[in-house]
Amino acid sequence: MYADIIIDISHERVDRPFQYLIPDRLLKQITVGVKVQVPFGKGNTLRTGYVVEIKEKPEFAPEKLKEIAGVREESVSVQSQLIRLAWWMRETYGSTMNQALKTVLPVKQKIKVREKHLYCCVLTKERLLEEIKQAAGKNYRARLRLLEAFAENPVIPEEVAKEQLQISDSTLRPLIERGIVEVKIKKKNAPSVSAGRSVRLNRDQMAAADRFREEYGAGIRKTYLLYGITGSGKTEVYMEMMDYVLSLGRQVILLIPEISLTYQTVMRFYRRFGDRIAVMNSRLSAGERYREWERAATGEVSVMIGPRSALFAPFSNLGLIIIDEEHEGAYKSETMPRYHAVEAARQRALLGNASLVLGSATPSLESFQRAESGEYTLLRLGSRAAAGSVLPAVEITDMRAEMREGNKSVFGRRLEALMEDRLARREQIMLFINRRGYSNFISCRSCGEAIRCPHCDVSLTLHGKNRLVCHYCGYTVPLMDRCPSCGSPYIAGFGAGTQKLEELTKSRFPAARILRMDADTTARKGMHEEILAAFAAHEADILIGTQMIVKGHDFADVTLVGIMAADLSLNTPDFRCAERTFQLLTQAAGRAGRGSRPGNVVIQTYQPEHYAVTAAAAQDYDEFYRQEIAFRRLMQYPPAYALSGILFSSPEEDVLDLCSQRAGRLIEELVQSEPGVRLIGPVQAPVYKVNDIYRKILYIKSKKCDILDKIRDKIDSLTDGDEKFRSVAVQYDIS
DNA sequence: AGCACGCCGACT
DNA sequence: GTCGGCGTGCTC
Repeated sequence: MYADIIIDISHERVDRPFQYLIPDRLLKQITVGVKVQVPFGKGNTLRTGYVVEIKEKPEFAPEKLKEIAGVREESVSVQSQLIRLAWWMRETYGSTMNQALKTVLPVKQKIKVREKHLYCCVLTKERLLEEIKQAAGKNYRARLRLLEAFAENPVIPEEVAKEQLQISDSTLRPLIERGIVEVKIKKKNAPSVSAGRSVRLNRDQMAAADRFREEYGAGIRKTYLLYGITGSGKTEVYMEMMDYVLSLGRQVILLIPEISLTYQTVMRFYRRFGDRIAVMNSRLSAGERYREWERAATGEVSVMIGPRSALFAPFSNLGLIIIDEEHEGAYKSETMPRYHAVEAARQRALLGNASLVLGSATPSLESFQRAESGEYTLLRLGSRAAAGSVLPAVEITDMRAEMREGNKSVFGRRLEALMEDRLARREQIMLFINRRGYSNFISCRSCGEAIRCPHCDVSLTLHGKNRLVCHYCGYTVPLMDRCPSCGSPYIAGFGAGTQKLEELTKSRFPAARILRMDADTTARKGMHEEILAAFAAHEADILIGTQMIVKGHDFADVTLVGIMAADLSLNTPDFRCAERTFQLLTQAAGRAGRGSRPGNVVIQTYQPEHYAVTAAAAQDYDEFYRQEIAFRRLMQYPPAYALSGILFSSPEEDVLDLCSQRAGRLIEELVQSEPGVRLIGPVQAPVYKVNDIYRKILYIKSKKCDILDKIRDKIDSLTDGDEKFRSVAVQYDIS
């Protein structure tokens, strides 16, 4: 037997597996993740390494192989745990061990040792604002952030300032020179930002936190589903749980969807836990990422906050993993291994004897079903946390009726009336539309053809007045004046996107100040925060945006939310579209009435009777769940059934056809004896062609998911065994 | 990262 | 003639 081993040397040049012979006497002890001693290099010096894979056949000249010298069986190290997690990912998601290892262990990086600084404010809030106004001039983004930062916390660690606030030295320098802001060099172990006290909890929050503490204290480790309606204060409950686990000397990982990893969120945790926390985000460079990773490994911090990759923080005594907004699609990785953070977190919690808490106002069907079956423990928060804040009144407008009665505007009469009212009262409005761009696609009225991207099998989207853009590959062409397939001059756009809505709103409410937020207006770094800060500062009356405006931001003065076309996401060819629509509508509706004034929500739709719409309007998750789970069972979709997709892709269409057909037949043979397994396809992928590569999918529905292993072996031997299929790439996707 | 091999200057 | 400078290059 042979073992692939990675050597524990801090350098990227040797950050790859080396193969060794396993001597008979060690056969029993050697498994994936075990720490071993191996002779390495010219001098055969003994070095520590980790077994990452075990093989029956050597993959290197056998005469050059050395033997493993011995096993170092100390306490199970984090490294071992993470390597075992990588192994589990390989098994579950069908990636290579290399891909799995790369996601779990960061590439070792040379790190420049940098002195840590703290920014220190020495003036009052009012005085500081005045000074910053002069120093920052018209740069209101920096102004606002600095003010908020110092007002809330007179001492900020440099990494927070740089990464979350994006304060540049040039803004800060004039303030430093005049003695308004001090920069201190942080000494090792100096307690600089101290932890704050806890806030008062309401009854539901207390009950949830108590239950967790009680069970955790009794040594019970399990998965909890913290289900709390929008605004019910899940974050405070997380903090109580974190506090408790930290007090036992164990560490905590908090996963947050990238989009809600804002300065405000981070600052809340800083205020409570001081500088015991490290923050990961996608803006960090490889080196900075590695530095955060090291801070976790050395015990400098005990809380890691970040998007799904933060799950792999190397805490040696991990006690708790929390996943906020557990239903978010962002927790599913789009690159190999295509792991789901919730599943991977369960595995990591299992390996490290930690508990897992999943939080959401709109739990995924998977999680809620597990809570119902008793696999997870359900913790409910039933009322809004802020004093005096109540759920908004939600109304549904049937846009078909509006049309019949002669209203051709995008605004239903009810929404229009409410908007006028709010503008008159100087209260704020959010308009939510689930589509970006000026209009969604351009088609020919003569031949009916939509104008498509020549590289990807999707229609192009009109941006601005005369630019067509492909949302998959970025291909851009000017808008033509004749249909490319039949030459007719009658081509036109359908539907309304954010840009179009902005125009219509401007012409209907000319006096209103409008901000638009979507993927286009936030392309530049930091724009996201800038727009939100401007809206929070009442620099606009109406905020128009896509789903990014509904994620977790509290605007106390927003008393009206309009959802322009609730059913746009209801008709996508995907079995989860009702779930996504319900989540989006519920979250959007939850934006209204966060402060003391009651809010209104108007949902405009062409399908007013659909249960995703009615249940969201009633803020009734249980009713939605009841209907949706029945649909999933009937149609044999997850979570009732396991669904696996095998995606074949190749630039050669005929090779792809042959390969996917043959794979289909192989699987058919394999599953004939298995009851309750159904094979669908191969069919063209929803987007058949991307970047000139064709894609076909085979779907397998089954009661259990363990047949996937056998299938994977068969497919691997098919694609590896035949020279013809060289160009075919295979990806597995389980849902 | 470590350690060897390797081809040029001042020393027992 | 040899000891040693650290410049490439490999490590199962």
